[in-house]
Amino acid sequence: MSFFSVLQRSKKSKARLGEITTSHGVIKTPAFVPVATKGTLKSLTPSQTQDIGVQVSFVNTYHLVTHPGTDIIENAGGIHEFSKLIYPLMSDSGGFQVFSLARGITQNLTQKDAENKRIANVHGDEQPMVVKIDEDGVTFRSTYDGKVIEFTPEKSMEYQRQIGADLIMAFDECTYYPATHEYAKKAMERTHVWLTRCVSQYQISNIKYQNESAKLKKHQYLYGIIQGGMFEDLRKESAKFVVEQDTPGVAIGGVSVGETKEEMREQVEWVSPYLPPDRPVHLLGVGHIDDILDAVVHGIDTFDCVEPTRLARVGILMQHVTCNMKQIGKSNEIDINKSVYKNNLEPIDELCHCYTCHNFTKSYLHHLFKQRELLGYTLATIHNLSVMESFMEEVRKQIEEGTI
RNA sequence: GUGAUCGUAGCUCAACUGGCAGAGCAUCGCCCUGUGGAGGCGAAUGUUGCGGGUUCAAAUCCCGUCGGUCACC
Repeated sequence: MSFFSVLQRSKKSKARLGEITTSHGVIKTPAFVPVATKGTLKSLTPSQTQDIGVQVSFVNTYHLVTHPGTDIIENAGGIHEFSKLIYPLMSDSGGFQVFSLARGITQNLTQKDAENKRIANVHGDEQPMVVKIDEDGVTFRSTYDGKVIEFTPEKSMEYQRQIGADLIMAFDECTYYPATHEYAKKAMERTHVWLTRCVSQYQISNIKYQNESAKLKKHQYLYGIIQGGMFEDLRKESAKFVVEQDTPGVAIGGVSVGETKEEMREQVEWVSPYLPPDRPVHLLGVGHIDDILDAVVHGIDTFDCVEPTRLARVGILMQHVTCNMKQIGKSNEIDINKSVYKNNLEPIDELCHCYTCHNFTKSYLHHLFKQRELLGYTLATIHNLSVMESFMEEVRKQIEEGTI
């Protein structure tokens, strides 16, 4: 059985219906990939994720290296066994975190600035102390225990092998925004060199662990990542190079890093003609439904994004959406924290069939959020992911029916 | 009953020797795209218990009064 098979191609666009087959199950594409950074889809039990219909999740190498450590995960039998997320998983390379967390340095206006900005400018609780960034990779100090952690293409591949996700990402440099053409070119070239090193390491690992992989059903599929920043010439050059490396999958990175929606979509459009017709294509970090729909048309198969789960945890609840672009927009979200819902006994979404909408009212969700009760986060996450899953289901249906 | 003490935004409390009445939370609005149960930006909110007095100027000092708390009868 092949890794990726296209079941149907649209006559109207580059949209396609496909299946990604891994040893942990089949992913029907186009598919949304909710993010389970630290080996957990925040607030949900694995069985809840499966009840929702989640087909695949995204775990994060940077976070798992920091804690609990990839040795721990490998000893536990890999991330599927460790987390009991027993469906297909995808892992990030750590590239995005290393560069997004170390923004102050990669922007690198002057050497003195870089010296002064050793503490990364980052939201959240992880602020790694970046020690060194060069052509070989990135070294930083974990804020968890002070341990020095090194990310190189080879190390990233090895970390990801230990984690054991089904789909893995090449180690790349996510170009910051706004970057100059000069810097974007440099970052792209570095990403390309790193990709060839990832491919070599990937091949070595596949041979070295061939028997074990077969026994433990651990075969991994590598995705090369297209970069190039905001520049058409670089994006196209990167797309050609990455596709030529013949990795099992191809991903588009460095988008949705601060540019406008239009600019983000343009970057996808530029590389669309160069994307491989017979290999899965992943768009990193994109998850607004209108953006997904736009990208599907340009031949993208999978999307990871924190949006639905993160919004759920701040009380932004999505409303049922259709593939009609005119119906997609901000009006499709409600903020359950608002007091207008205090006494509203309707479900969050009349059209939604999820556990939350089937059982609870806006009033109750409002109460849970105002009181910061844990169940609120769970119910909201169940709902938002359900909306995403039913949206993706409709996307697949419409491709099948030839309307996309 | 006597004495002490307190009374400031919806809540908890700041405000030096009398000198533009503030903060946190809550409220309202906005933001979040390879994770951030967070954070950020913005707005609204006052008869400083009440009534007098002193003063150029009172949340602040004085008198009275109402209410709370504590101690002692």
